[in-house]
Amino acid sequence: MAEKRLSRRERERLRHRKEILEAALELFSEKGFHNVSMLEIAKKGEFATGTLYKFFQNKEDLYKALVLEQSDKFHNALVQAIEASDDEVEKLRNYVRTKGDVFRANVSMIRLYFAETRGASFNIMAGLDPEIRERYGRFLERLASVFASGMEKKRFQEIADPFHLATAIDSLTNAFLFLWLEAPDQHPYPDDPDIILNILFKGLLGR
Amino acid sequence: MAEKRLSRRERERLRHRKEILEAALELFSEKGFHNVSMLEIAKKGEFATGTLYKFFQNKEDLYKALVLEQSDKFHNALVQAIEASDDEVEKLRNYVRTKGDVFRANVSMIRLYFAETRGASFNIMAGLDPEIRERYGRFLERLASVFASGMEKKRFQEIADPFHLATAIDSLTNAFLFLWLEAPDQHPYPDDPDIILNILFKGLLGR
Amino acid sequence: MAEKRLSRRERERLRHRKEILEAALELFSEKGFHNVSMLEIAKKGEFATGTLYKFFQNKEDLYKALVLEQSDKFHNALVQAIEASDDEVEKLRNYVRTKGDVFRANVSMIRLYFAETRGASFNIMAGLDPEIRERYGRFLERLASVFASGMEKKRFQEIADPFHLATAIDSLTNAFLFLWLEAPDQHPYPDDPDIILNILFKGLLGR
Amino acid sequence: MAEKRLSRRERERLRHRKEILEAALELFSEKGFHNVSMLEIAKKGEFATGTLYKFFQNKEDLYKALVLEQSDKFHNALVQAIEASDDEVEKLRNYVRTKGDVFRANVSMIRLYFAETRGASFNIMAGLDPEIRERYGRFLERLASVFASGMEKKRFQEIADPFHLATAIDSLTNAFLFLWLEAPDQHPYPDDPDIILNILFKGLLGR
DNA sequence: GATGAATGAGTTTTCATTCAT
DNA sequence: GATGAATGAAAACTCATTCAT
Repeated sequence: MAEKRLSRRERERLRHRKEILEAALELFSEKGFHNVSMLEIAKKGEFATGTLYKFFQNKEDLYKALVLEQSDKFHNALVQAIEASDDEVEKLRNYVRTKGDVFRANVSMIRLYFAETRGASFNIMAGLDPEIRERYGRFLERLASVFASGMEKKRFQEIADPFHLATAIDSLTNAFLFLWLEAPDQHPYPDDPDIILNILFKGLLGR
Repeated sequence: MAEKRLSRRERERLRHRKEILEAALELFSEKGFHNVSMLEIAKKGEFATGTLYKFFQNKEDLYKALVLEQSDKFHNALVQAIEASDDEVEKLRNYVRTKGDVFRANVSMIRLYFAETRGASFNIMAGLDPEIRERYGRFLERLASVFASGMEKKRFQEIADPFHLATAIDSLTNAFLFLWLEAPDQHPYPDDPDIILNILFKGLLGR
Repeated sequence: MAEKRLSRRERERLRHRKEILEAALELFSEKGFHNVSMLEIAKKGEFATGTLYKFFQNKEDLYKALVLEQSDKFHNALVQAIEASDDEVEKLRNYVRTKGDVFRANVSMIRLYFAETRGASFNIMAGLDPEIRERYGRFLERLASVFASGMEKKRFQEIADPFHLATAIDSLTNAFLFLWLEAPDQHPYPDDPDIILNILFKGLLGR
Repeated sequence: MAEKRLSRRERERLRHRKEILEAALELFSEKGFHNVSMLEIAKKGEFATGTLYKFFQNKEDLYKALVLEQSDKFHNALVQAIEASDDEVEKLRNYVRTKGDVFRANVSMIRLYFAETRGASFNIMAGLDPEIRERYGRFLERLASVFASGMEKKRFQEIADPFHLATAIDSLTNAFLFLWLEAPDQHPYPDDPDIILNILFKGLLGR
């Protein structure tokens, strides 16, 4: 696109920015915000500390940029997944499969993502990322509408509030991917999305 | 029990220790490990900094002690919950209800708990708490055995691996309690455990 | 007075505060605000950097405390000087003599004082010290009233506005003391206040 | 004059140098040496940082060049003023009037000038500008000779050493112009030089 | 000659930890 | 045992200066 228009200098600048973010991603996802120093990031990216500050106003700004960019990628993939088909079951299957794929391909990114949407968010960013929270909320609504439309078409039973079901499938996929993330040997990656989906689809109590 | 045996000195010491941990709990759960200073804890507990070091080797040690004690309470309550009845459905209902009760009664403790078992655990404590992890794993096994025994008795359908179901119910309860924790107004506390349980009990796909 | 009431700890604290300010005074007056580092002050005072921050919030705060305390001393001496006698000429003579005495005894303090009420004030402190400015203004008014009362009593001719005369005597004394400060050999200290006062008292144009 | 001889290149160079100094003057006089960065000057002058270093070896060098050029202008005007007439009283009147005019026309320059000859000089430039000091001294001598010649001609009374009188008139004019500079509303610009001169001319003590 | 990205030494500031009283 | 003043290492951040393009 317009990229051709960028001067070499500008292209280099962008590349450097990207390199800094890559170094930061690896370090932050591994050790957390407070256990990574700017010097560390600089060294890993093979820059001087001062250089980081040419790209980001301060440490928090760098962190925020990173989290925003990464969660962008994640969300875009998931949104596409639930829009790829017209069939509600297929949408959910797609969602589970895509989430797993992105998960496996970007473990660092995921660590960061969870640290933000779950636990550490109280701590590190405490309200620093309302954008992300909001987008996450909007995505859940979208997921809820899949359940709602399935119910309207009588494909799904009305066993719970659609938003609750969205919350449920989200947390279930997270939990299973977590198992795999923490102990890939004991809990092999669930290739078949139905392993997860069945828990929602089939009732524990028969009939 | 043996408490009677403690001298006044020892009783005072224990009380002081408890007071420190209480101050620390509130602060850590609110602001996270790195955003709380020893001075802050000392002031909140009305001690001198030096005194904290009479009770705990260092900041991490204090934090760890706190997390261990709190997760102890939590786990004990949950273990009791699933052992209070012989009926599997009742065990699960008890589990969900108790978890919610403890949750509501100890929001600070819970914030800490999640920060540890979820997100931030990669970060802040990264492997600092294998004890907790292990106990958490053992509890999941115990929960799995509830599903397994339910299946044996043909009360439950064999829709998934029992451990997976344990993981599922754990993550579902967490997710719902999270909703409440973050926005108590929008997501009122689910008094009826069946709101959560139905998602597992009834299948989305009828029949 | 109440000093007896201070515990040894408190007395030590005050002594340390004083020592820090002394080290800072020497350095700031010699090299200026920006050319002195906190580490330098700490070393000169034989403290650790952190200690400085126990007494002062930050570098500016330390500087301001110093300037305030020093200008306090200076002003108090001058106020006393113009109140020691009832005779207007004697008041002025006292003022010039006292200013010179304080000046000679506290060269570092004076450097700081001038840096604040003159030149550098635009720069370094730009409006940081309205308190000092104001007090300086109030002192000039007081000095003006000496001229005014002298005129009323017909001791002084009405050659200029009293406030202007106050400004004049202030700037004249500064100028002469400056000469001495910069080159004590070429411009020996004016022991006789009348050398300065004559310029105001006797007219250049006779009669 | 020789300017015609300069190639276009050289003329451009000189123009650039001037533009840099203008940008620097405004910034330095407003915020002081240490609170202005080279980047700031470069941006204000619409140059790249590197370009500044083509014209000046370093920041101090740029500052010094600025101060020298500005004080040049100032001194030249004052020297002309005291040489414009043969009458001593007229010389002094001219001096006071011209100083005020230059003052009013170049407030930034004046700020810089005072910061150098007064207060901050200890600090920022500490001995960096012996040239300026010396020239200032030589000017005072010249001014002193006006008083001396006035005394010889019996126009002036011998109320003080001529050099002291030069110092006096210098400091008096500074003081009055300062009043105006700091609060132009309260202390309107002294259009009539005699307001200042009267203080020297007429004695406070009559007769 | 001009540019401006990169550098890294230097500064301010924080805070876990120690230890004399 | 308790205290809290002192410590100093470590971190964030700035900016004069250089140099490849």
